[in-house]
Amino acid sequence: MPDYTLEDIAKLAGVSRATVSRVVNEHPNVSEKMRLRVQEVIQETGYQPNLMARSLVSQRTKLIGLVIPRGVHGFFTDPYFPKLIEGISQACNQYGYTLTLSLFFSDKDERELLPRVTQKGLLDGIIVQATGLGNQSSIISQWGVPFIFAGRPMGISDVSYVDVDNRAGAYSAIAHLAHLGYNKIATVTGALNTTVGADRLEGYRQAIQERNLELDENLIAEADFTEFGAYFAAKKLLKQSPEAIFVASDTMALGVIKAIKEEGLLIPDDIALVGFDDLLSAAFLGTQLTTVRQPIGKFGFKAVEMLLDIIENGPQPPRRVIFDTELVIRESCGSPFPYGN
Amino acid sequence: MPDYTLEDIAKLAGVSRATVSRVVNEHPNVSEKMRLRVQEVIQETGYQPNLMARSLVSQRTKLIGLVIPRGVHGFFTDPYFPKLIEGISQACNQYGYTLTLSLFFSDKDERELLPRVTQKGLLDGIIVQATGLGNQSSIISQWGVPFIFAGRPMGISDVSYVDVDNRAGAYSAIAHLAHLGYNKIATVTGALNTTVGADRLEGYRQAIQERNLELDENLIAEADFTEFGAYFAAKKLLKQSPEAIFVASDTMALGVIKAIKEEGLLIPDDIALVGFDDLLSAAFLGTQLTTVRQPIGKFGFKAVEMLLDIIENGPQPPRRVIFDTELVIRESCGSPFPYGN
DNA sequence: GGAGAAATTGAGAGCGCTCTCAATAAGGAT
DNA sequence: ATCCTTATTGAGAGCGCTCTCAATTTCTCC
Repeated sequence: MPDYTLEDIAKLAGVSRATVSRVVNEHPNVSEKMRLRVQEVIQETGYQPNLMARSLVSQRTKLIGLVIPRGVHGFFTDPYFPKLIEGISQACNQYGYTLTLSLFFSDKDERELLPRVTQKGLLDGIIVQATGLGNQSSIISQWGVPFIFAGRPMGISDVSYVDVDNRAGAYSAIAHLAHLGYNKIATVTGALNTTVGADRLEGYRQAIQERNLELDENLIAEADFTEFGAYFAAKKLLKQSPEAIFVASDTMALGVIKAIKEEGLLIPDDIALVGFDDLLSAAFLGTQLTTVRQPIGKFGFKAVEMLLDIIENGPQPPRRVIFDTELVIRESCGSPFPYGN
Repeated sequence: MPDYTLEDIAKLAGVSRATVSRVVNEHPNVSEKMRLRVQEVIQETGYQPNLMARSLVSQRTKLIGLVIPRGVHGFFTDPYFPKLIEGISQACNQYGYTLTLSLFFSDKDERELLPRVTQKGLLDGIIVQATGLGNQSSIISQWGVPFIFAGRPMGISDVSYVDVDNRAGAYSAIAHLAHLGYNKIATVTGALNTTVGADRLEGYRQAIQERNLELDENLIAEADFTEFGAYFAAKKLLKQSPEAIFVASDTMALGVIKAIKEEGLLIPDDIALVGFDDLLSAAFLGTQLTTVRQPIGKFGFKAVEMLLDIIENGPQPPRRVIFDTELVIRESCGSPFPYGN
């Protein structure tokens, strides 16, 4: 199939380039007769407009990017990201945008490749996965493209982002455990140089304090969102004989469960457990894990919508959209029944 | 920061547009003096070439796409895809291409959105995830863009693809089980309308036959690559009291393990187990699973390289690249020791 | 039927860049 | 110093499209 241009179609239909353009772009002021004639030629030839040419003049590519900076842990292991991409993709599909995905594995990658993606002209907008690394702020101001963060970025203000209410989510987990009568509640945190990790710990702390429960720094073990890290953190924690453990991610709960089993303890009989994410199936976990569910798909979808808002309506004051979490009560916390509040 | 064009830079440096273009594109025939003068201006202004304009004339966007058609199962749950994307991304980064990701969730998505992606002008090339749906062949011939399949597509010949030697991988698993003395070896298959599922079953069959083991159709239970499907398949299978089960994916092994546990059987004492993928950690599985490892990252990387070959050197006769698998022997098969061959 | 308003169409500029080709500058050989 | 070869530079066309604006056609109404 040869490649036709607008010009060719115009010639074949015996009209001007402008008229063909109008038909293609569904402009109102075209007579029915012309429209049909042109459409017929387009049909016959299989003409498809050249997107680059179109982008050049319209200054829009209908391309938005998802950027995963170096130092984002677990892209290849955490089910979080596929879910995020799912939500983002759905929104892109719905609004007629195409998604680009930039994964940076090293400092070098980022230095050399980021400019291509952040320069004006390629992408209409960018969703950046937030990281603990705050050094982006200096660069970001030079981006020629609207952007928005997925997750609250650390050390940067005045940017738009979507996030999940991690603090409240953690709080609700602890509140539930407290409600069930546990007093000595430990936590395995995520990496504390990320807002996610820090926020979830803060929710823990706040709930513990408000309820006058035992707040002992020895009941807090920092891990790094990995199964292994959590395993070792839990090993340490178990020496304190906590009654319950709040683990800041389900993936980490895997490691904690392993540690608990090795001690010969039973969940929830000997020790209660609450996770965060609700991304892993029960079979994965081997336990009906009570966990804090976050609406990651919606989250990604919303990120796209906010970005498109900026793209289509121009710069906006920074906006934050925070999604609520939901405590999903299963067996591992020792109570199959949800309770009020 | 205002936006500068080539023209602006030329004016500021007191040279012609062509000279600036040469400097930017590192053409050889530019005098040192001019080069330095222009580079200085570029530095000062922060000029970045407009990619669309460049693409319009060069007919290259440096964009390649990964297309996941509707009907590809488990994109959001199977760790296979993140690994694939990892390999693809690394290759893209290395070769200076940007990746687009198109996920189609429905027939409608595909009908409306695929043309955008397959039309000439947007992407330089496409990697298509192979599916069981053969109906693509009719469309594919109309694509204006070079493409290659990830995985062997069903019902299409004359296309290039990368794949893993699924047949041989399954064969090696059965061979090992046979070597260990198991005679009654069952299998939980993947979806048999996919080449992956079918090939692995074929490897199973071939190994069983060559060794004159019990080939009983009741020892073959079709599942669909999901944990649940495998769980039910295993339930059925266990009634036949097999000595060993080859499960066509690790994700499915989860379901099988669950079924086995429910029967009160021990792995590998009562029943041996071999999986396929080597993507799940031991903690996930609760068992040190013997499995067939496939080099998915390399696979994705190679797919990009083959695609770039076509993009840069023009159309080529269909090529297939098949990667070998590796049997990773752990505890679940009842032998911690690898054996020769 | 004709003036004026409204709808439709086409000419042409321009988006920012690459690349060919001719013009100019520099270098070598006699 | 002069002529020829080679390296460097600039002018200008053109990639395929959109969009403004003026020209043309069609419609209304008296």
